[in-house]
Amino acid sequence: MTLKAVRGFKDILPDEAKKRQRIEEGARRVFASCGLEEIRTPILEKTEVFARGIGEHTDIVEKEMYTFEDRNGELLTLRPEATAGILRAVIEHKLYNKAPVLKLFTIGPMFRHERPQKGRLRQFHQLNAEFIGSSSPLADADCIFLAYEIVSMFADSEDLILEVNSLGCPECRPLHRKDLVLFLNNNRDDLCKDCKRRSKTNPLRVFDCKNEECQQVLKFAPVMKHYICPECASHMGRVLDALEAYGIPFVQNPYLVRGLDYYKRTTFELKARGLGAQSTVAAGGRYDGLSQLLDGPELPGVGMAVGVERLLLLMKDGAEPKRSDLFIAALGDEARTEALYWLGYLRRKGLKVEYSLEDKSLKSQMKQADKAGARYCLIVGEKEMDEEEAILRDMKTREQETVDLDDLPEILVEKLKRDRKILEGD
RNA sequence: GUGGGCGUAGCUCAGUUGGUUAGAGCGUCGGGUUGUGGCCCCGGAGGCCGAGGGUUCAAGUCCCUCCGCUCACCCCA
Repeated sequence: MTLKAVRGFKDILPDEAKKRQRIEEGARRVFASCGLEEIRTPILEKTEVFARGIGEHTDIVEKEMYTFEDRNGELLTLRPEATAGILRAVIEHKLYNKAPVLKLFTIGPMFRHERPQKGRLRQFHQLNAEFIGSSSPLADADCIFLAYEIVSMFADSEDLILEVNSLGCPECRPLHRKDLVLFLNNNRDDLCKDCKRRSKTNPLRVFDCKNEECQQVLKFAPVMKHYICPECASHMGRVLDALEAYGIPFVQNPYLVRGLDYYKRTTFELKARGLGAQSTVAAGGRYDGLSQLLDGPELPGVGMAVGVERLLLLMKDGAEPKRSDLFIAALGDEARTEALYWLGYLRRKGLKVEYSLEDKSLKSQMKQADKAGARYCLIVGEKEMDEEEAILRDMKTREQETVDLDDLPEILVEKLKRDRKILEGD
């Protein structure tokens, strides 16, 4: 077989690239409207950044990272998520001294060695936002606002469900965890194999179990709600109030858990119908304390990520038709040379002008003009060259007129201006 | 890592109980006015039928192995 792209890595072909551009442009508008600035960090980081940031015992770090030694024997990793790298950059450049609160976004590829399936690739792309330096619940709400706004630009809001939860803090979370582990151990015999394993590795995950019997048992399990400290409770309350004020519908899900160790307090997932098993299109949460894990100062933070591929899955397809202002059909070498002059001239004026790279018959050039979605077609042959004129054809009305070559720019600009208001600066 | 489904032109797919030169639609290119697009008509190019092995006089069709894609578990955006 011929060479193929690596498993889980996909080529983004022109039609899809167009959709992604729309997503990115939309996201940038929303980010800007909330006052975020762009940051771009390297795709490659020292493995340590993720091992310490995300947590040694998470699935991501234990078995999903693209990690390798470079030629100097240094352990490097293709970023599996954005937050750890951004925080590393913030700490390294002491950005936190520039402003009390940093509002940053980034857009780019992430890498995780998982088994590909619907909505899950090994190279995937995220729209990422981070509020660093604020412990205000309003920052949490703004993050959720961003996720919700961006996703609902492209997806039917009927299909969206926002789930919110608080994981508590280092004060109250351990109490719940301890009791939960105790409970799970006492009911060990009634749990499925996976839950037995989970109760050791990541006890909160048992709540995700789809097994009926496990769910029966879990009905009586200790719930975080009863352990949450007053500070965390009030924080959560203020986040929810802010969401109400923003007019964003949500449900509370006390069992919502995150896969990364660094999350504290607020956590959320925006789920969508129609995505299959990977139903989360955006997610995020608060990560106070992550900075210290990376040797930084105490810096509270909250962030979110939108999965671009999953958003793509939610978008109605329907490629927009091609459009261009003019197609120049030239016949003969002399006419071609003349065409190049006009091509350069009109393109520099900002018009979209196309022509045939190959020496083709007029008929086939006309077909090409049609496919290019040309509004007008300029026909220049030997006859026209001799008279220093050309035929300008309106592709919509099929009307043609003979124009003097020197008048061509004015005539075209006039016509196109009338058509649409494309050419302000002219 | 584990399981299910599927691999036939660029794309979507037909291919009868194994039987001779493997088909269609769309797309692509050309022709129907030796200088005029869309619709229509005609024609061309394009397939080691995922790869390797086996059964058979005969394999796209049956069997085995591998590879790939896909969905799900797991996990997550």
